[in-house]
Amino acid sequence: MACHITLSVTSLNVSSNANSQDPSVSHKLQTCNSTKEIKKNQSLIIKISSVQHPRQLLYTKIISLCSSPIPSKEFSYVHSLFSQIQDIDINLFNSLMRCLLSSKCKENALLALLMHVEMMCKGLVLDKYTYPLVLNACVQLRELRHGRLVHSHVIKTGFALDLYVMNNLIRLYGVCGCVGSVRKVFDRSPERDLVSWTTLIQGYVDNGYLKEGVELFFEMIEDGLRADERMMVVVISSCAKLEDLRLGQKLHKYVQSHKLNFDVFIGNALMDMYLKCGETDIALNVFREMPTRNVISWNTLISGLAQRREFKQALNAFNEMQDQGVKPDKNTLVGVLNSCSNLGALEVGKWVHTYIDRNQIQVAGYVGNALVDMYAKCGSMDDALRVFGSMNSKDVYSYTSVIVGLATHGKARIALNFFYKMLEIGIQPNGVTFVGVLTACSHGGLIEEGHKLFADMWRVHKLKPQIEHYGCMVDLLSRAGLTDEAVEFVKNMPIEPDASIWGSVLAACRIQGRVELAEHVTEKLVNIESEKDGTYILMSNTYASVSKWRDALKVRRAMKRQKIKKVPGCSLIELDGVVSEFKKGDKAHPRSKDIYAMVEQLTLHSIGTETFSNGSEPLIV
DNA sequence: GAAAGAGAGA
Repeated sequence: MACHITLSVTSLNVSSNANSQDPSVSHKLQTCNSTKEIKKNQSLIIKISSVQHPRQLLYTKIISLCSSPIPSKEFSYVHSLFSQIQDIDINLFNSLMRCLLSSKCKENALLALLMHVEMMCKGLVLDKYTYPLVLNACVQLRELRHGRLVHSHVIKTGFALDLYVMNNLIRLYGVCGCVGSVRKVFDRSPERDLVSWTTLIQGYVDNGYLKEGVELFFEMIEDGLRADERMMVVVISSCAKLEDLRLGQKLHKYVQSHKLNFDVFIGNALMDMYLKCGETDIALNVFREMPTRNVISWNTLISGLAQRREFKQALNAFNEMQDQGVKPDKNTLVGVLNSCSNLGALEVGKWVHTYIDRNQIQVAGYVGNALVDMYAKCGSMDDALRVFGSMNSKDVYSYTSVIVGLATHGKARIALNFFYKMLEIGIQPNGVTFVGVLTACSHGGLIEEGHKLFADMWRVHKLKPQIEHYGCMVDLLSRAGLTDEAVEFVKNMPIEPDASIWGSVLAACRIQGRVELAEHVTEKLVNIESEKDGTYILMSNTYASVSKWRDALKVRRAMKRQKIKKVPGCSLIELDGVVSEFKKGDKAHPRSKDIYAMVEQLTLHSIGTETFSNGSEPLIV
């Protein structure tokens, strides 16, 4: 290697007669494990280079330092170390680039780009190995401008004929969101292999062109190419996002009929696809049949089950995961906490919190937000606020969870204070935040503030109110007894009111005993969803509330005639970490007799003590 | 030397 290294010696007092052959010198250098130590031994390095000690030792050292993330404060030091390497040849440059990029961290990738710029200035001629490396640095940094510059050099220097260079260019444009360029580079490549196709399809899929991506896959098959495991993972996961079961099964068959290796990637992707398509049982079969599983397999299963609202199954899967000694990671915990929130499983949630503390997992980001949400939904608002307060960085999710939690706990004013605080520190609310805010107004009877905030949604925050926000407003008016205003509001809505909107109005009619209006609303509701039990029940209850028993009975009979059954109400309760599910009239529990006796007592107690602001009885459907 | 899987709030 015809390279020479000189290091700045201006500020250092170097002894010129240093003994470079001293084995302790090279030993010391070998044992330096950080840039800090190297720096401490700078004089040592200089001693070596000044007497022409084999420079390979120093290169090796730099390489070993650069293949792990460089601490940001030592960035300029390492950079200066590089810029002092003179007469660098292309092979050395390539290996330095390779080790910088292998750490996959932004600082190192940036250093690689800086090196590239400096090498270009020095007039170093790049080879076919350098371009993929430089493009990889651009990919890691999403650096489109530099990438375009490299692209023009590629064309000028004739490397546009090289398969590897072109595949890296396709990837660059893909990660930078330039689908048009992805296609252009692919089409203009003189040679294409499976990697080109996979990168092309990935480029489409990553930018939301899922269907187009899958179509390209079939185009490739027709071209006579045979897909490999990596390609199949890309296509199966886009199929999962499309929630297209038929297509997913077709791809599953392709994997089987072409005898592709059923590896952990393929297994995870298939499982994810079946879960997203609602085929829980097939997903579980895939999971059971997987020859090897990793933590992502478990995460896919747990969060997939939670997304299908199979929360109990998700917690069971988590138990099994622990029985098998698989260590959960942050993503696992988010899925578990999400399931706890929906089940009201406070004890399991608390266990997860302890696990987080014991394993020194940072309560931040997804984990922190999931924890706040779990406590809020499980009724432990104090704990939710405590976790929220301990979080160093809060985002719209953290605030939304707290606002929604406080709103549903009837703490309207505090919820709104959190909302205003959030705006003050510059966090933009989203649609869900406004669901919380409007719910707070509705529960707190804050009619004027509710109207103002509803108007602010578009006026200030440029958020278009969705059907659920209109629902909140109808609820706000209905709860306040302003039934006519609620009907008027619904009539003026710019979007077609759905069943839940009319349902709110109907519930208000029932409380206010507005039979005629209720009949009118019921008609609307039956037109929207004729098989729904709720409409009939509410109408029947409205008649009952004004003692029109005969009419109430008529509605019930109409339900029977149309074979509409009331879906039994269902509640969940957690005791000692075990979640039990109760349906109305359910006698499956071994102590159901005792339970019903207690419910009776509680009901009597609550009717005796609770008063309702509008003087009506509680709504029992 | 290039291409792969999982994450929350009503």
